Amino acid sequence: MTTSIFDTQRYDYPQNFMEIKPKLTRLQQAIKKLEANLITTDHDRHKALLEQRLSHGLGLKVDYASELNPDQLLAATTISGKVLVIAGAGSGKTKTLTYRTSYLLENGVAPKSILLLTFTRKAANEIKSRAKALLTSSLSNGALSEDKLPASTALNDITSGTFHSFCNRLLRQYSGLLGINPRFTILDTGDSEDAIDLVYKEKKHPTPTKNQAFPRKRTLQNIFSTSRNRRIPIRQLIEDSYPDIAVHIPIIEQLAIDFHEYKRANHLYDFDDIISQVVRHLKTNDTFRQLIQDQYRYIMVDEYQDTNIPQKQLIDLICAPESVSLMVVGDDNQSIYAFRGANYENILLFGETYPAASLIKLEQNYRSTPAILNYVNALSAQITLGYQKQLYSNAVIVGDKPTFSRASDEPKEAKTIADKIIEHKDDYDYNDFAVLCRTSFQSNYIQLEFMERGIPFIVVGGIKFIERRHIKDVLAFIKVLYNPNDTIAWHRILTLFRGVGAVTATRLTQAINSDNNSLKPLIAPTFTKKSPQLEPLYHTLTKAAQAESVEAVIEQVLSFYIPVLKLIEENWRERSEDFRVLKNLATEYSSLDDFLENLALDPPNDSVATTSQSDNADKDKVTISTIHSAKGLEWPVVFVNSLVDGITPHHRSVDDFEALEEERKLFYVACSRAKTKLYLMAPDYFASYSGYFDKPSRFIAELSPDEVEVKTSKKGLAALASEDPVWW
DNA sequence: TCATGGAGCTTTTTT
DNA sequence: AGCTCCATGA
Repeated sequence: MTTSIFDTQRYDYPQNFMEIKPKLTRLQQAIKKLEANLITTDHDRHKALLEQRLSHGLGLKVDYASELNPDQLLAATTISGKVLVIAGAGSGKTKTLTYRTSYLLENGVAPKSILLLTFTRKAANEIKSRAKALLTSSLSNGALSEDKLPASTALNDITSGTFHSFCNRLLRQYSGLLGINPRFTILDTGDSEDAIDLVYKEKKHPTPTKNQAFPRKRTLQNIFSTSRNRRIPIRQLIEDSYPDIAVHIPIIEQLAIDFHEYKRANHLYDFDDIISQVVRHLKTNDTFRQLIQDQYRYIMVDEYQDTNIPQKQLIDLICAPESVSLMVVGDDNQSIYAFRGANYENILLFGETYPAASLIKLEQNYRSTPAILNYVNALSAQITLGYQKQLYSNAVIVGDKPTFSRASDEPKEAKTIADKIIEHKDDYDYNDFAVLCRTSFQSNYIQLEFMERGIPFIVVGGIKFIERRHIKDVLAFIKVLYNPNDTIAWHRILTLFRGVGAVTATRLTQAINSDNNSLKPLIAPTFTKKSPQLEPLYHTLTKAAQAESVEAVIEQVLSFYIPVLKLIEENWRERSEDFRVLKNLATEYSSLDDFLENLALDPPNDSVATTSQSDNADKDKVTISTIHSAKGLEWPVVFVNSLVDGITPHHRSVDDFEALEEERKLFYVACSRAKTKLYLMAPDYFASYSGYFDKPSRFIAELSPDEVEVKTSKKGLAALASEDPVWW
């Protein structure tokens, strides 16, 4: 037992521990089982195996053995069977996947049979382009004859991307076999909400008012999505998590069915459909399943700890034949996305799903100093459930222990951070610093302080470009051109006009759809009298339909839309700036479906920052980010703020064992971002509508002072007062 | 169809 | 304290 920094008695343990204990036991058993299949290079058996692998092809262009550490090498060269790779923070996961891709190709694996699934397209592209660089540079070294395909061509034939983009491709490519319309449009979360609303309203509900209000569309969307992604029946989900609306369960259950049928009837797919429908087809369509299983023989999955149940099912269905090679890579310590359906059990139960699976661990860390790693390992040890792991570093310089300090309040905390940055400015650039916050609004004080102090910064997150109202509006025009059955887009367009509400919009949309999708109803007298804008809309759409390029379509739409925008938004001029960005994006695509698909499945990350001026502005900026958005990234100096119990861990998570564990992992992710310096900070108190918090985070309190240096620089009131200007 | 007042919510976010 | 969504009635 280690001595704690603070009095841990004050923290209540989640009460539901006993309830979920059976589940934890099962997970523990699965972990133990797979741990027994751990392969390491310490084993002579494996060493011999490795040598054999590398010697068999003296003709290999890439020198795997000298560029990878032993465990990475093991992972990169294990190309058959089912394998889980636990890749600790900073252990060179991307590098390993890159080399494995290259190794597969060098071993004559057909690129078309390789499938690489990731959570962002960026990750997939990085692996591919790095593998390409690897193969082409070795090629130019003249190491080998050109008997194989040029590396660049081979890599283009690898199927890679996010789960969604892969499934989207399958749905369109095999639409004939699956009996679906390939010209479907994708609903983003907001569109889904609108669709749910529409479906609900189109159906007359007998008793509109009970004592309990009917849930809002946002809640409904959430319920449907969670129910599907976590495979929890709606009734159970509502009873457990939304008990107040339990009276509405029958209506909501029916609504889920109606919503589903509505989407199918109108060729609309929401994000969940894209994956679930493919899973459904794989389960029910033997020909389809056979085709897919024959095609993809080498599957790699990144960030496996973040997969949800449908995603796991997708993988399992494709990988069902024993001969299919599967390598999933992830870190159970970094599963922080349960709130959006990720199921951390997937990675823990891998050994149960695939009894013959083996396990490889990457534990050598190339990121953090030993002092920081000690702390990170100590945090890891506090996580109840998971694969055993101990990160280590070969770095000689131990570095500074992380420090924990408190400031009187949030503005003071922000000030302290700014002071530290200025203090370190001689040794670091601004972009070497990051401030990581538990919630996004916590960055406000930091931003304010940085502005005052003239510290350049960039805030990660915020409303996405694609979600802005005027962008969604313009896209709606394009969507109806592509899929005239996109009732959601029609609705969006038509209700822009004064005089046209939900009722008229629905009628008009129905008229169009039943008139074989002709635009004629727009100029029918019944409707034109509702708004003078319908006729110009007709002409705009007719012309746009004939436009030659995506850009020209947008041009056409804008000539109509901007005057409309002028009527409804006072800052239309500002908003119009975004259209330049949109047009710019459009130039990259030659067809409407390409454009729409990419915008939906791979939306531009930066909000609007891609406009001219900020583009050239120097990029040397401090990053202010939520912890979630910082995953996968690293900085030399990291500040983690607001480490008050109630914020980290969040007060809404402390009563539930699994939620609390996830908070712990979140803190683990935050700390493991730091390379050389880690500053942990908390204000003396935090007050808001949700409560008053003043204890330091239990995650700090739990650890021994061996790993963290606690700064107790609390000043007396008098000392604080002396800092105030006298005239206050 | 639209304007308005009031209720309810306010952790994290990708596709 | 602020914002969004919704029901209400004109």
